[in-house]
Amino acid sequence: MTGSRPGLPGTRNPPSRMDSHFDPRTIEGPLYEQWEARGGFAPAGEGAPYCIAIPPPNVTGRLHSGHGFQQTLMDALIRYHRMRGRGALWQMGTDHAAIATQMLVERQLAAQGVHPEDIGREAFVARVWEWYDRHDGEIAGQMRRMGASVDWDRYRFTMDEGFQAAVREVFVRLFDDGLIYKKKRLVNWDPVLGTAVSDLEVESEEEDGHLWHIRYPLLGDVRTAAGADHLVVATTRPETLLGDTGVAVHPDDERYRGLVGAHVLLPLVGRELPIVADAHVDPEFGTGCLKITPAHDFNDYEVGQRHGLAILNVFDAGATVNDEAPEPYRGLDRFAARDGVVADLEGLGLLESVEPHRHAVPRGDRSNAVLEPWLTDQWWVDIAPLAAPAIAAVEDGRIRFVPKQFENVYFAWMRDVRDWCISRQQWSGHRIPAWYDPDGNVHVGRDEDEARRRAGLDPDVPLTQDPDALDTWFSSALWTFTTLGWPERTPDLARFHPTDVLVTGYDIIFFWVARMIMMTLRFMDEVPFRTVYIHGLVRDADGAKMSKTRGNGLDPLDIVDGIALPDLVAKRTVDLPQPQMAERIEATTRRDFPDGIPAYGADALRFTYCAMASPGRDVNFDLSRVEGYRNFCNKLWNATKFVLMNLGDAGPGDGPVRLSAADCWIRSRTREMLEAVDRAVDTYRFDLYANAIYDFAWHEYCDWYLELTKPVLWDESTDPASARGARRTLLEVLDVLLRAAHPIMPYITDTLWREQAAATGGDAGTVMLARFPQAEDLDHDPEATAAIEWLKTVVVGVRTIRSEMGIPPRTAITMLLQGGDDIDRTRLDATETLLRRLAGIETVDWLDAQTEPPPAAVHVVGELKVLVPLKGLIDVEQERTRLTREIGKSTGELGRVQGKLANENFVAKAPEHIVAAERGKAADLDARLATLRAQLERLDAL
RNA sequence: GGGUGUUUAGCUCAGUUGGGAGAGCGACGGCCCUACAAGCCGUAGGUCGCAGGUUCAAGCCCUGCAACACCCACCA
Repeated sequence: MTGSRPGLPGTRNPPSRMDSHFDPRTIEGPLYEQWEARGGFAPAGEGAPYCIAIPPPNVTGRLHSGHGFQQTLMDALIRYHRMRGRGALWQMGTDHAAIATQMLVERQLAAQGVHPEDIGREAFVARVWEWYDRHDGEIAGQMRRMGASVDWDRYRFTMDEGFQAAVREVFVRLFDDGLIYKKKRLVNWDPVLGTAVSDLEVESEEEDGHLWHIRYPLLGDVRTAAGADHLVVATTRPETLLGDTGVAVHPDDERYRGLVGAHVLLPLVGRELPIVADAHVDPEFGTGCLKITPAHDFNDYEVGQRHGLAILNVFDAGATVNDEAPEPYRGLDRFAARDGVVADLEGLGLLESVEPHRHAVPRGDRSNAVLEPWLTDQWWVDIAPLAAPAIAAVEDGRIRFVPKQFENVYFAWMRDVRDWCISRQQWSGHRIPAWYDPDGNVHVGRDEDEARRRAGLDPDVPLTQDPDALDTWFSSALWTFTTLGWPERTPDLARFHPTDVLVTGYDIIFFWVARMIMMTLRFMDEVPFRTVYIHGLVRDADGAKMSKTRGNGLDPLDIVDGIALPDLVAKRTVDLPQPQMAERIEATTRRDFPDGIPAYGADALRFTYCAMASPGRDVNFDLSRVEGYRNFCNKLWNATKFVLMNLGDAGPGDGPVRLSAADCWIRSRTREMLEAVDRAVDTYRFDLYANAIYDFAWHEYCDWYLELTKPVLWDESTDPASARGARRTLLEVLDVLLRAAHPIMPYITDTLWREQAAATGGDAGTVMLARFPQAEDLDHDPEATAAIEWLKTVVVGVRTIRSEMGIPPRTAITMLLQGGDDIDRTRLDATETLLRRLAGIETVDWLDAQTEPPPAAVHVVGELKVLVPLKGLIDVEQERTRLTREIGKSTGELGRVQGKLANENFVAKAPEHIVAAERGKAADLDARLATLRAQLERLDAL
């Protein structure tokens, strides 16, 4: 049971006395520093590499519960594999979050009354870097407090020099391969941020709006089938009328037969618009006439392309009306323009009707601004050639998703993925490595010199770099291999890539996971990771998404270290996106946390995260769970205290060792616990892992085994070999338990493990670098297990009688046994002292079968009757009630079993062992009922 | 419109190849017993969303339906 590798020397001396409660704050603080100072987080040893690249948090933010959750799972995996001897690397880093940072710095400047243009690009970028530097330490501090064993020496940042080189390299190579191109087309434009965004950054929500029906007068001598001299179009965005260049109807629509090729007059503008026929039009919707605004609607753009319609852009970058529109509307914001257009149409009698209409409105995920389809020049990645190999990698199993259903999500998106708009009209982020000569020709290169060389341009030709920056996810996509040194061929890259598993949420499968797979296959010619473990999102106790806006978020550190109510309220209501929410947030916060949050400690929080990580489910985070697991930490603390107290001065002691049935039983159960743990980790079942530890530690080791050792250890007549057996087993199982639990709860396990190790005289360093316990280290002992299970049944039976009869726990009782077989007698012999103590029994007597027992309460174990004589202790009526209830239960059960056995098909077709089991059950119930009924009769005779 | 997930005790959730429905929290009753009241002992509570089907046997497999959640695409 040794086998720990040489590790860090322990620095704590075991205290002479352990407090009755553990205090997470005093034990957790110093430990992390020790782990880190001794280099415990760097991959060590000759074992096979094991690597996880952290999903880089945004450098500017604080970590929220989602990070805490995700990082706990990763740390558990890393610590587990490190203890199993793998060269474990948890690659740390942060992301530059271009758009988010741009917004924050702009807001900071705005507070000083400064516009970015006032200070210029260079100064702005300098500010951005200041921002990065200022916030960098915050995340690190949070992660250290949570116990995250990342390798800080390999820290990377998606804007560091290596990343800048990698990004340029990738850009140039994709450009050279024709997979990056620049093109003018309709993009999703954020008029507030003033930049293009990708499809993924569009969030469409249903909102209440209107459907305006507008008359477009027909030109010339044509009429609709109904005889009208105008067409009626329906639109949710009347202001785009200013950019209309056509009207479309369905080719088969009888109402407008013959009008195709004719023209209408665009109201307010006076432009002649052709009527075209296009199958895109749904004749069922509205009037079946569709106004076409190719410059401001994706579908209209397609229709316009098919019919050669003009593209007329009527908005500028801020979505105000430009000079292409008639004079009265110029300079109006799009919403003001809408009001103006509607009012003017009404004045002209061309507004036929307005009806309420619910429809999806696209908004930017960052700014929440209504996005505008806008015609601009942007850089794009041609995705199809990258997607095909990325699909294949998952299809053929080189990458697997856990849970598997997320593969379908991935496939569905990848098989229909559109080109990726990667340019952003912002200063923050990786600047696009492209330069323009005075003629407007574009030249791409790793730097300006290279661009010039490649283009064969003279040094005196002035070049201007493209002002745009890249989508943040462009550099994120290079994460697994660039953090390990690419484009250099470093030893780390060779050793740790592909990484083993990516742990991330389903919300960024498209943003990040898919793009990493595509880019990594392209540039490394191998997968970025073999497994993608997808976890759920953390929600509040009511299942609502945690967000700043809702003010229901929890900082993991506030759970770890605690927070007073006023501080929590202040934290949740400061810098709100919607300040009017403050009052409500304060009220709910005061309701949910009337006393603030106590310091539960990192271990309790980590344990909670693991226990709640059921596959494919979101996590409704509930503090009462944390409290329960904090209590579990205390349980471990006190169990260790008990073990150390009972070692005596001699420690486990030398000499012959005799293991009792209880010792063998708990060793068997320990083995089974370890098997369950390994199974759980292999299948990423963190919840089952946590439960296996919890159930074993609390309900077997503490509730039963510790109690079972008391009679042995506290009885001076116990032979020394048996006492040694108990002491050794107490210690060894504790040691195994602490090592097995360490990946989930590193602080308390290390603290207790050092105490435990010191008690055995060894200086074993830290449990973090100890060997993970193996199931094979422990023996399986079915006979001892059966004996102890027998004992537990008898004890519980007596306790139940006691409790239901109202016999106080301290009142010693007599127990009589009757019936049963040799096995029962053997088991009693082996466990009698244990039985007496656990059930509070003074004397145990066997009655032979013929003897009429005294009036007694009875508990039946198979053939064995456990009797507690009444003798003034027991109320006859109560016992009668109890027996009647027991008889009722058993009768019902027997009925079910007999029903089964009476079924010929069951007996004929069910497997033999199942049938035999049912027969055995029926026999047991029969005997049990006979006993119970006889007992009831005896009571009646009293 | 397409897709995914969920539905099990009052609440939050486990339940592995089909074979006697579980845990935590909460509730109720009893206990300060020399590890732990952040504890110990015991008890109650479920038509496993609904309806069919397969099977000797269904919480689990199949079909349909319902409710809720989410993802994708969107009819202006």
